[in-house]
Amino acid sequence: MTATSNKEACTPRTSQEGPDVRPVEGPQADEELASLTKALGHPARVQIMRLLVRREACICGDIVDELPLAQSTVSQHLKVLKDAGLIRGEIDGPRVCYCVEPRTLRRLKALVGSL
Amino acid sequence: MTATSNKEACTPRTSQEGPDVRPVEGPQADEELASLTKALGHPARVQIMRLLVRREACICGDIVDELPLAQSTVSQHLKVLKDAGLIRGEIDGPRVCYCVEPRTLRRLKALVGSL
DNA sequence: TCATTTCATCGATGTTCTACGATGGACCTT
DNA sequence: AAGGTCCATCGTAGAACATCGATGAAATGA
Repeated sequence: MTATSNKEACTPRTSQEGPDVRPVEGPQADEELASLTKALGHPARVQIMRLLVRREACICGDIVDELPLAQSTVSQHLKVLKDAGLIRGEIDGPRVCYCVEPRTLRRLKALVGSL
Repeated sequence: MTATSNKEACTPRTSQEGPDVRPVEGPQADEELASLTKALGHPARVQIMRLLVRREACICGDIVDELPLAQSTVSQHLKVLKDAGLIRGEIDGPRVCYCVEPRTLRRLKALVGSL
C-alpha cells in the first residue's frame, strides 16, 4: 500500500492518561515553556505539526513530500520535534510513522495558556 | 518614587478591541505561529513575559534586576519580544515602561490552541 | 542474494543567536 | 550646567541553527 497515514501503528496510548499535575508556573515550567516554544519556533516545524494534527493519525513517510526542503533537513526538523517530546516516531517496516504526542501538546497549551 | 510598576502609563488600550478575525490556520497563520513561538523560545524571554503578565501592569525599569544577565542582553531580549509584538514599551521620563500586548498574547494562545 | 526504498547521521558551510562591555542619547536632579 | 540614571545600540566573539549532499543502516521485494 501507499500508506501515507496509519491509524493503527501508533494510536496514542498516552491519550487517556490522567491529568497533568506538574505546575504551570515556576522556574521549571518556564524552562519547559521555553524549550517547547523553541522547538515549535520554525515554519517547517509548525507545518509538520499541522500535518500530524490534521490527520489525527500517524504519517508514515511522505512528510518530505509536503515540505520544500531536502530529506535530510526534514529529518533534522523531525528530530528537533521528537527531542522536545512533541512527536513520536515508530518504526514500521522500512518507514517511520510519526504522530503527535498528545500529552506534550496538551502541556504546551497549558503552559501558553498560563501566560 | 521607586516605580517598579505602573498601572497608568500604558494600560492596555487594545484590551477591549473586537475579536480577532484572522484565520488560525493556513500558511499565514503558520508563519505567525512560528514567529511568535520563536520569540518566546528562550528562558529569559519567558521569564520576562511572566514578569509582565503577573503584575498585570507595566514594569518601568528594574527588569534587568530580575534576570541574571547584563543590561544590554536584557535589552536585546526585550527587543525580540517587542519586534514580535508580544510586548510594548512606552517611554516614561528616564525609564521605559514595558507591558504585554494583550492582543498578540491572545493571538498566540489561539494559534497554539488550534494545534 | 541483490537492488530498492526509507530514513538517520555525518561533514561542510553560511546564517542567526546569545552574550558581553563600551558607548552614547535622553531625561531627571541638583 | 553638571552629574547621574536608564536604556538602546554597536561591535565582537563564540555557540547554535539551518541547509544541503553524501553516506550508511535497516527492512522490503524481486
